[in-house]
Amino acid sequence: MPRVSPAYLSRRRRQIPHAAIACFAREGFHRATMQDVIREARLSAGAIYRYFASKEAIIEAITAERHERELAAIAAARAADGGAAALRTLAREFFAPLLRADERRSRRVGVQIWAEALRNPRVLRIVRRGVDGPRAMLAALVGDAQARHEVPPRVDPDAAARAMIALFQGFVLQQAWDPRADVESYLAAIEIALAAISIRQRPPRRRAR
Amino acid sequence: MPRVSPAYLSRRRRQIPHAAIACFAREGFHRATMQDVIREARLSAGAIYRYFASKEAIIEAITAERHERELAAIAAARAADGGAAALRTLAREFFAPLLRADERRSRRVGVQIWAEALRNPRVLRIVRRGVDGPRAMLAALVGDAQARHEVPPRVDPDAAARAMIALFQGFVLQQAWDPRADVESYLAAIEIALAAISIRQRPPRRRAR
Amino acid sequence: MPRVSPAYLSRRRRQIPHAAIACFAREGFHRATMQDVIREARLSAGAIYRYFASKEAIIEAITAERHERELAAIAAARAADGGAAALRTLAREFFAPLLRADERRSRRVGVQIWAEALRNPRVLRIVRRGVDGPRAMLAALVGDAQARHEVPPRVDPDAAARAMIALFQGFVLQQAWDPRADVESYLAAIEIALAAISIRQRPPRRRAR
Amino acid sequence: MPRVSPAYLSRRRRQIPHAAIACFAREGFHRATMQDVIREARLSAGAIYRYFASKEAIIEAITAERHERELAAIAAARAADGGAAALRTLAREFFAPLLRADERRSRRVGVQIWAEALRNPRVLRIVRRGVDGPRAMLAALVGDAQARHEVPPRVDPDAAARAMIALFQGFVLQQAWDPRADVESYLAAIEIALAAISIRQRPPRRRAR
DNA sequence: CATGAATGAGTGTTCATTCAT
DNA sequence: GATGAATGAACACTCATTCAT
Repeated sequence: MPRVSPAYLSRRRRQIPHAAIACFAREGFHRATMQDVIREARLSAGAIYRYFASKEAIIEAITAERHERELAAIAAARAADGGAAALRTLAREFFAPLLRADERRSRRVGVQIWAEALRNPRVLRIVRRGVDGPRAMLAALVGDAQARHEVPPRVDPDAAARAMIALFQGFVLQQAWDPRADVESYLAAIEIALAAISIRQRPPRRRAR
Repeated sequence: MPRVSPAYLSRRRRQIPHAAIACFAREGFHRATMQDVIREARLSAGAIYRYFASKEAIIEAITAERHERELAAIAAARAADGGAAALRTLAREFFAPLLRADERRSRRVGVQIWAEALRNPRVLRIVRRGVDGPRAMLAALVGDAQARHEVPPRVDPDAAARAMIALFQGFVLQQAWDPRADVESYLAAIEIALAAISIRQRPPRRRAR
Repeated sequence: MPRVSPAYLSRRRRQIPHAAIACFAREGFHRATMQDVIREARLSAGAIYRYFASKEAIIEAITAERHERELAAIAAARAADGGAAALRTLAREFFAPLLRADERRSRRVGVQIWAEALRNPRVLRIVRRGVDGPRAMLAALVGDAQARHEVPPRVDPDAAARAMIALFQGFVLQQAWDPRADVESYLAAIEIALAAISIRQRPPRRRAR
Repeated sequence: MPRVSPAYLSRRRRQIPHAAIACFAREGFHRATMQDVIREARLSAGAIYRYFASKEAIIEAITAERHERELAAIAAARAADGGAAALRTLAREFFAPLLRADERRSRRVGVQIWAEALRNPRVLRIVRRGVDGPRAMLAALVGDAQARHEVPPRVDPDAAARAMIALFQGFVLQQAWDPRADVESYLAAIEIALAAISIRQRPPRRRAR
């Protein structure tokens, strides 16, 4: 079956992480066997190793792919809106997909990757790259917002960026444990808080007093 | 007619999770073997099974113990302060220990337990109990704070409680990946945000005068 | 089944190489599976790994043990006889066991180890130690024999030692391929050659008379 | 109507053992994969199987080719010189190439084939043919030499032939393990021994006394 | 009671060979 | 004819747990 098109190969390659996510979400990364993934991907044992060198390499690919998409989303939001508006856009962009079952499934795997990063230096590097980049961008956005008096000036932008990421990570975690965790009200609370903080920042009014 | 005193037994029983935390933090829950734990606890293979029925049972004990302490801390804070003051107290009580290496090590195991909960129903139950109780208490505190106009009234108390927990969980995660994550500035940012929100809530009171 | 006697353990440990030799002689080192060895040793998969860390470790143990015995035999012969007499003794001591089937079986494994040494640095080191020591001793014996005019003086003792070892190794090889290779006539030929060389060295003494 | 010339095909066919020798010398017969050989020969997986039915078939071809050349060399020496002179010629013809790196590499593969013969009946047959033919010829040469009183009459010619082959095989082995094994001094020692044996054989003169 | 040797099912991965394209 | 993707049986080794001593 050689001489296949590059398109065929790349489709094949992409279907493996997809199948793996299904297995890992269902069984957990350590409990899921390569046989499970192989079966799910409708491949043979040998075939899967043409595309990924190891079970870990599949995890790494899943991780890297997710982080790339996230970074792109943040960069786009910064380019489009900037400041607190971009933060609101991003909040919606990150939380809205959690309403979909497939995204929740994928995030369940993400939680396992978070733990895996603690023991696997390669995964750790990917996870850190995937968090450090967005954090720097968010910090820059917070800086912008501070310049516009949308965020209290004394807040450390990096700490604020960490907090925003934490608000997302923590919710992902809680939703993974309990699907009833409500995205809407959580997002609403965050937006109210953001608004409260932003409104508070009206130096013109203060100066006007 | 026990050959050993019950006190000896219960000390022994407590030592095991302690040794296990060291191993799990170092190697990861799945990579660490029972042999590692047995060696760390200076026990024999047979002996450890007198205290815990399985590797999972040790994880469950570690999880349960942690959650008991957390719940107690929250209950105490509520009883002592109440309202936004209690929230500030709790923030400090939860974050301050992260300055200690042993707490960070213990939290690394916690991260793994979060992932483990996704696959292990018994662990899930413990983790959920450990999160649901505190969340309800925090929600009650938020309710109190709203009554005192310390928190915007439109915020869903439960969502706010989730957000507070998320702020902690997310930081634990980020610190586990990168020990340089700074507790002080993170806590400061949260406090500034809390203050900003609270201050914002004064106008009604003023108008009420 | 713990708390067993050290004697029991060392018996256990010795029976594994013994079983492995049977398997490796029958199937070849690479074809024989650990399951074969395990079955032959009447052990379980796990048990064998308590005694040897890997399949290679078993090979290494077999190799080392053989070389120890050989070195001891050469040292003993040198101490007892010295000179050409020791060489004759050693020839008989090394060739005579080849009349026994179990020794031939063991030597078949030896041939495989010779090849294995080419790819496995650990085995190479053991094989070289096992050849270099004896070679040095044989060279010393040849030097003694030259001092006694039993061997032509111009011969390089080290080369002569290599030749003696080669005469043995080559025969082992040929007998492994063809069990009809006759030990007696081969040994007789070597002894005639040794005698011819030794007698040739007498003329000086005769002339001295 | 072949698309490619037979000459092209036979060149191709000869290239494969050449590439295989490089791989087997480097990695060992069992460690080297067909992929390695395929890459070294700059062929495709499918193509190589047009020339050789299996990995073993390549080994067999390598073995057979080597033995043909050896047999031809011995036959030529017998025709040219005969007696002890032919033995000396052959010694030089077999040992001299060992000064070249490529020959040593090829002999490393030879050592592995010796081991492989113990488990692979087809390889065994080739190896035995490759040793039995030369041995018979060498035995004949020894017989000639005995007739000329160049070798002690009581020596079994077949055993002497085995010994000569052993002297070569053993050296190949020792040089494979330790490239510092010196060809010159080894060959010199053999020649001194041969000379000592030959000179000793002057019964006519003794009888003349 | 404590010990630790033993168990054995189960794991990720390899690789000679085939055959659809 | 040539290609190289696919196959899948086979492998060495691990480790939570047990239970004879």
